[in-house]
Amino acid sequence: MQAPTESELAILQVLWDEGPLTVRRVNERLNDDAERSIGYTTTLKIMQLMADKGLVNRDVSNRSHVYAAAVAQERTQKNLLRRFVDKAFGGSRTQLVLRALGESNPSAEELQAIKQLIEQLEKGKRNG
Amino acid sequence: MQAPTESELAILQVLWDEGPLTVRRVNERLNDDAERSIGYTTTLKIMQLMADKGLVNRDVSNRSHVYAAAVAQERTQKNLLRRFVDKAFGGSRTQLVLRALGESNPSAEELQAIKQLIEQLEKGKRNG
DNA sequence: TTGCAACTACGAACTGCTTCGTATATATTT
DNA sequence: AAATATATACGAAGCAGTTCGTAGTTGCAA
Repeated sequence: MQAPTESELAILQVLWDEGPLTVRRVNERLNDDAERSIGYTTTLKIMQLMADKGLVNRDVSNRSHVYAAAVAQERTQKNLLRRFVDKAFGGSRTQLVLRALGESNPSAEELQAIKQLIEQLEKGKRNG
Repeated sequence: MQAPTESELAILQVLWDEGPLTVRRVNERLNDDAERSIGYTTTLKIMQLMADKGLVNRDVSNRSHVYAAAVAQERTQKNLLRRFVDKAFGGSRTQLVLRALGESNPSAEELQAIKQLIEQLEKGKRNG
């Protein structure tokens, strides 16, 4: 899969959160929580390029085209993660995890979730 | 701090691993484990730009200048991590950790290290 | 039916990063 | 001393991503 760029990713986040939307809707969402306002045609252009790349599908049956994410959030994040780990942590996911936990201030619930996952992984290791 | 670009980061990795080096040495290391060979003057140029940005210091006392990393690995990785979490995980480090653990196939030792860190974090939470 | 509002399409400028050719200086070898 | 090898410096080209103006189209309202 072709990795989305930063602005493409921002658009995908919106589509993942809210489902299929028109360019105008997406543009509004992007400008909602942003300091800098982005032009409508800019968003349009990027979404057109995304359609070319296969990152989104578009429904052209109405005058306002409706765009939907064509790539899953999980798969995309895993992809980005792999690249990032290679670039910045020499490929060591564990190193990244340690760094991330050391810096964040995770809540008790978050720590619990991570512990559970680790137990599952250990269990899988013993059995499989 | 100014975030290093991808090629700057590759150069920093070499300097972090091996200490201060000349441009030639760095260029050799980069081409060691790479599929595509990179030109000497390319590496030189990037390292000069890095010096301008303050990412490396250079010792000019000899004809072959010797470059040393001017930013710590840990601090740089934390910085990159923060940006990446914002971009790809909506700012949630925990989400990233879960994704990373779910995908990697960590060894028992790695899981142990992570568990220990979590226990420390929980302890700190109870006491502080 | 004329005019206004909203949409898509497209070209082009601008930016940051990367890459390398070439010019020039400085050692080293013959 | 001349030739060769090895440095640095610098300009410029190329590429990807971003941004937006403008042209052209379509629907809607006056």
